[in-house]
Amino acid sequence: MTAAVRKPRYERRLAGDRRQALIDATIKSLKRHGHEGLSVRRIAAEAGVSIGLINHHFPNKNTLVAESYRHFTRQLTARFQAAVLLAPPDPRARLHAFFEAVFSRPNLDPHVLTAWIVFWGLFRQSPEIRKAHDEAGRGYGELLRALLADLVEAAGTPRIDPRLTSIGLTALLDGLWLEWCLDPKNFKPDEAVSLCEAWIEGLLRTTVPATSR
Amino acid sequence: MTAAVRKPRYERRLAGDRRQALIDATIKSLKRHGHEGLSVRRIAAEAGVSIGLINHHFPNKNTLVAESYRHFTRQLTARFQAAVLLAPPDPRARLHAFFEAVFSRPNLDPHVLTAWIVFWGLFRQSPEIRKAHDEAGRGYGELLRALLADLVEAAGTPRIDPRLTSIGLTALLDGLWLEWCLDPKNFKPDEAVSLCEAWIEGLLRTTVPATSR
DNA sequence: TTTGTTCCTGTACGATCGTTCAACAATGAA
DNA sequence: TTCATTGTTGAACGATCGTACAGGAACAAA
Repeated sequence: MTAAVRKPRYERRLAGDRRQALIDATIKSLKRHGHEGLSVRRIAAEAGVSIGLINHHFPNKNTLVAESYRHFTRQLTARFQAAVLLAPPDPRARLHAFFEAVFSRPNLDPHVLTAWIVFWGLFRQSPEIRKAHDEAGRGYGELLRALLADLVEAAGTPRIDPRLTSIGLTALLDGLWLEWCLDPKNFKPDEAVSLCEAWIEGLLRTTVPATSR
Repeated sequence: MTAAVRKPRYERRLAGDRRQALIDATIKSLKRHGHEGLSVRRIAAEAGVSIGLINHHFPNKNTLVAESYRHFTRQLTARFQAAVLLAPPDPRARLHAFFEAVFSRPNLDPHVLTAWIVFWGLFRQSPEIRKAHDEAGRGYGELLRALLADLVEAAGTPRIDPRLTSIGLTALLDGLWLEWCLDPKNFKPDEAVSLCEAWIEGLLRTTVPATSR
């Protein structure tokens, strides 16, 4: 007669749950170990499962990574959108909330850059990753363009080129974020927000026909 | 009696020349193949030598890569400095020349970003790479701060925070450069320069005590 | 209790990685 | 011409990679 209580050697899970757990483990592994974390053995260890399980739920590593990228970017933009929705309905306040969301946790984290760099490095050779990248850029860009459009409409400055404006603001945001992640002690998150606000100020002033000279 | 003319199986070179050739081949390989180009076999193939030669001239791969990084960044900042020196001695014109240099070949090239991404990915785990990175950032930052200082002095706008200003401009520059490299058909290099010029305009206007309100 | 489904494990395979090293050969000096 | 120097080659090593696959085990249904 064997023992009445036996600890099972592993716990079965629904395929969907396990897939998500593997995706989460992939992101964690990339954040923690960078490019070295991009290995089925590291990912499996992070998820607490065996090596073979990955290829049971995903046809190959590349697909897992691409889906992780998709999840990663969707989560970030969803957080930005949520921050905007929580802000007062004033265009300026909503844009400010967006800035705050970009320059605070969990987005403002060197480990997030570490993961981004891995994804950037992959997208040149994997069409699947490239597709996920385009999708992410579109979501982020549309959100930012909408915020800018509202602002411009409210301010009544008609002469703004929406395309170029959003390109500039995106660059400033990404550039500041990148700079901070590469060297967090260089400046404070608040200062990054201030710089973005100053850019907006300048934008609203510039497009009104110059007052002097 | 053997043939009078025999083609040598390989050509010997001075150690210094060969080292430089290997460094050049490393950069080429990273530009061309991204992270996959970071392999002694790829690099040796690119340089047209055998695998073993690398460890004859460098103690290990990491050292070769770190020195390549150093060479890569020095070359870029040297080009920026040269562009500035060639411009008329007017602060505004020199800054414009700097912008033009950033947003034109050979700096404005998706392959350059490909190489950068590999280096960024390495610097988290290699102190040698990190040192090269800091050195590069210092050179670039000092050049930009000097240009901004001259501009501010000439314009006579005393209230500018030089630290924060250079952080903002660096972010705008890097962000635009990154955006263009990730998707070159998104905007034209001229437009990037215009955005930077507009930022400078806004800067000079902002710091003068506000005229109205 | 038995059976079937499928989630899961872990070994194995071939490929490629960085590094080592003994042998080779190009070149200049003797 | 011979010799010594040293830049160069390429096979070999152990480690690690992604993937395949046969077998084991958890859980639900019968």
